[in-house]
Amino acid sequence: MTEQTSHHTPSGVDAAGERHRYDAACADRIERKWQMWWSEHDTFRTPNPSDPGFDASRPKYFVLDMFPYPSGAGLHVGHPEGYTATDIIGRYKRMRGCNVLHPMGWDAFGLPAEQYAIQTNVHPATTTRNAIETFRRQLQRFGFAYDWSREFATIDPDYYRWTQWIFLALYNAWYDTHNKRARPISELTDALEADQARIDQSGTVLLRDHPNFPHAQKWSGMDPVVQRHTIDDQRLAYLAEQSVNWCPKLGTVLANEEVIDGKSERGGHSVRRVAHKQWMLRITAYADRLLEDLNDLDWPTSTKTQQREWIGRSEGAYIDFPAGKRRIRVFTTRPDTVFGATYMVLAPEHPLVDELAPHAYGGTVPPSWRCSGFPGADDLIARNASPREVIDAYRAWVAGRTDVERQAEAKIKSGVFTGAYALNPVNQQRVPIFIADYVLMGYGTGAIMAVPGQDQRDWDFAKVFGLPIIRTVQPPEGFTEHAAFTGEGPAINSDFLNGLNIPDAKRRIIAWLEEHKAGKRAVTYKLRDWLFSRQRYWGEPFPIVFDELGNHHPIAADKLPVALPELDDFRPPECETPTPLLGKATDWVRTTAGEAGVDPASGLPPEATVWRETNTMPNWAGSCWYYLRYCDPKNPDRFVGREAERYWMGENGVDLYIGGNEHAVLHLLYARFWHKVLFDLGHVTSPEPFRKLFHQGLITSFAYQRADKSLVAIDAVENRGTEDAPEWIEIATGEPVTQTVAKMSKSLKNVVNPDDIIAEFGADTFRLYEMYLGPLEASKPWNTRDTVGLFRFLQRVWRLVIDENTGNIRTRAEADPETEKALHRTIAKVGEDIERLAFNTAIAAMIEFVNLAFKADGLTEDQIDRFARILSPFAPHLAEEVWERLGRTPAAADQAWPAYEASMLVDDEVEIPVQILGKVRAKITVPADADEKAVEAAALANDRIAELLDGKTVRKVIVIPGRLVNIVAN
RNA sequence: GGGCCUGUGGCGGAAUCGGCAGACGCAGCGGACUUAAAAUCCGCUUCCCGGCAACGGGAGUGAGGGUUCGAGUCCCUCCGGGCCCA
Repeated sequence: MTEQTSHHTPSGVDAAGERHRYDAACADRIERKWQMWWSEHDTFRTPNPSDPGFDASRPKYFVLDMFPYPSGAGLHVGHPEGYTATDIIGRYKRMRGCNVLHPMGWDAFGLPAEQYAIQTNVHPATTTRNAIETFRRQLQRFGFAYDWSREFATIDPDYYRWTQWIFLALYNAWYDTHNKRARPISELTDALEADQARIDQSGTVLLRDHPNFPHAQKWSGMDPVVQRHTIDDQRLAYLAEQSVNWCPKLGTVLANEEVIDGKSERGGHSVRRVAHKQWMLRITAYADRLLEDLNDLDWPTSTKTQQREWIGRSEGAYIDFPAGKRRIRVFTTRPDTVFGATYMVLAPEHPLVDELAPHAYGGTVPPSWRCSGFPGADDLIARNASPREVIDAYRAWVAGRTDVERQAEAKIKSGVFTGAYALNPVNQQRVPIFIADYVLMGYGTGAIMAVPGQDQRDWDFAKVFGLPIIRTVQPPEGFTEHAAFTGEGPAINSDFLNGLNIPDAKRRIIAWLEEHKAGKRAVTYKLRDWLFSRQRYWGEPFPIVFDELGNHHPIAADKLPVALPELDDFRPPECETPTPLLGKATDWVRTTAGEAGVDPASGLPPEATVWRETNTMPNWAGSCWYYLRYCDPKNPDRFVGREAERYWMGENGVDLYIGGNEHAVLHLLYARFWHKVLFDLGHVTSPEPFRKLFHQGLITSFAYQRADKSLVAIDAVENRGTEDAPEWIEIATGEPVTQTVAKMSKSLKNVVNPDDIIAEFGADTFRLYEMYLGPLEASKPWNTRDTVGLFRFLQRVWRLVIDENTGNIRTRAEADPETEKALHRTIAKVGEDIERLAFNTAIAAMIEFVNLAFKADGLTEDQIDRFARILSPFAPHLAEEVWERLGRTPAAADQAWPAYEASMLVDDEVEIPVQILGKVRAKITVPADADEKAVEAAALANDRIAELLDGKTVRKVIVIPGRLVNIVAN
């Protein structure tokens, strides 16, 4: 778009003709003017219940965007998509009379900021603050109706003070499995001291009426050191040795998804598994509640499904298979098939393998059992290698394979016979024990009973190794002889289970196993406890110190925050074992209990030397509870004031939460977990944080694809055809390429910067374009060419109501009846569409209305008034300007949503199609309230219909009043 | 390999409960205005056949089948694309 300043004016045309046009400069002027006005008048400042100006008669509406992580690169077009949607909803709900909470803040600790700081050698505090400034400036330019007075960042000491406080709440709590809720740990110690509860060796808390209570040791008889460890093992935040992915080069542990083929995703450095003492959060205690409470949430089903799968609840049984002096415990979801367990498979890493494997094969071992499916297997058989040799060779091969490979290539069965046998506890049959890489140590017990008759992978394995197959569920007539049968049917070959259906057989066998102490009913979860320690600098310090004996002590709540120490050298050390960066702050690490703020009542004297915890919390910590702080961001006494929390979070929590589905599992699961802990401890009033969740789709961009499906940057391609029949050619090679859609990326040169679009058309056009692109939830390609359409729409709105010569409002005195009717319909349609987040069709309806009003030559003052209101959530700046020029008192944003009359939505007469055998043959106009008989008569009376029916027999006439008539005739 | 989503003109998309497929925007074409261009305004624009035209006929929502008076929408099979998990 060119500069709109007119350089030479044609004679006879007044230069003023362009002075009051809605062009880029005008949009810019208007938008800045109203952004300033809103800010100066605190238009979007939302009072809390106890604040002046609070109106308790209005319902509340909490609309939340997912917490942005400000990066140095600034916003891309994906960010404002969800933000515009929440902005429209928030503005609309205000107009519908709600107290709207619509806040914004910054998720600012974390690895990306730290990596960027290391690259540029600028302190992360500086780079992060700069990134926040950039983000805020960009967001404000969109005219979003945020209450900026509630803004905060996770790196603010006033904020992370409470993140640490919540960590201590978890630290000072245990999970009461009997009452299914978290409780203060002091209640547990009180109960133990009063001998109302005991803790058995497995760490289970037993109440007095529990049958095993008398067998557990009495608390008062325990050694104080044992007591301490026993209590520590009950905490929701506890220390544990964990095997972690340590990357020496990056100086940090990495999450599983950050490790690819044994190398770090970033940089390709080698990663090794090492044991390290880590803080863990006991999210597994909440597995069932996290699962059950999903049912009542208004969330996308795909997200619920992902969370359910992540939690991975399996109901079944543990079954113990005696093997020599040991017992091999397996978990199975199909205990009913145990009579068909003809062999066992252990993970190659299973600790019992070494103990069980004999030095030589006993008796006759079929050669096919020995080993198969890996390099060198045939050779080992040929030279009659011992079980130990074969196992070692197989383990060496497996060690070089990733879990993904082990699962993905599941069709090629590899494994070896250990030479050992176990006994099937239900029939005392001897079953050979194999090791195979399709069984993973980290899953279940690392061992399975193999039932080839009912499990396809076991079937495939049995076929390769020549193992017996016994069906224990009767397949239906005609079922193939060559596959496992996983369906429902009566039990067979299963002794006392025969004839039972699967659920009954399961119940029966579990009862039998428990009775014979050969197993027990069990529920397992895929969900693991949450590893909560990081070794990097840029995160919340733990409010924990260690004494000389290595015992941990919490910092007293009133001594928080534990401030992140200044560190000039924030580069991670390259070292062999996990070494937290904060260890470098030696003066800070070593201190006294009194200095650190340990409560003297804890028994540690103030002068005692202590060492601070040097790990930091992961990035997720700050985003786990930020929505709560928004309710009361400045509260100095509590993480959120009780009244504010009760009002804004109510029973349902956040009313609408919009963000990308990349957070479907981790963030949303972690936040739900923290929220439930806070709920159990009485700190919040709702059991779930986010009542309604919605994912905006990805905004993609066009790119080009070669015949081999590789992508080509947009500037490496030209169109040698026409617009209608494009022929895309890669310039460098002259080869044809096809247009496709891809994620925006620097390498494809298809990244769109919102600042550029705003400079060319203004923020109102940008907002409209992104919302008009398609359904909010759909992935949609950005096409800059199309933005002009929405700009033209706003120009048309402007010309419709503003005299471009004078800049004054342009009205007509008498309302055109058709226009008035259309306005009522538009008001109704736009309101309904906003409610269902269908902004694209709402905008289409407004475009239609404006086009119609143009033809009818303008609007009355009252019509402009109403139209400006419905436009204002979408294009708030233009709406304010029109509102003001109309002589109304600002702000349009404060006005009520206009009403419509239901009578205006129905026509007296409707034109409906008449079909013969489903094909439209004519149209008739009938009164809207005509009954079926009258409509049928009108249809049959139509000349053309009569002509077409001539010589045919009318079999049936279907009349849908107001919709259509379909005549069945032949 | 499993799960979820998705496929409609040259492009983005609309059709909300099984009832006129293609709203609205872009691009394109024609016209008005203009010395000219831009901007603006008016009109056309799914494809094929017939007609000077108004209009008429046929096909059509990834492919094939089914249910129904009627299917973009529901069911089955297949193919393509995307996301997530493994």
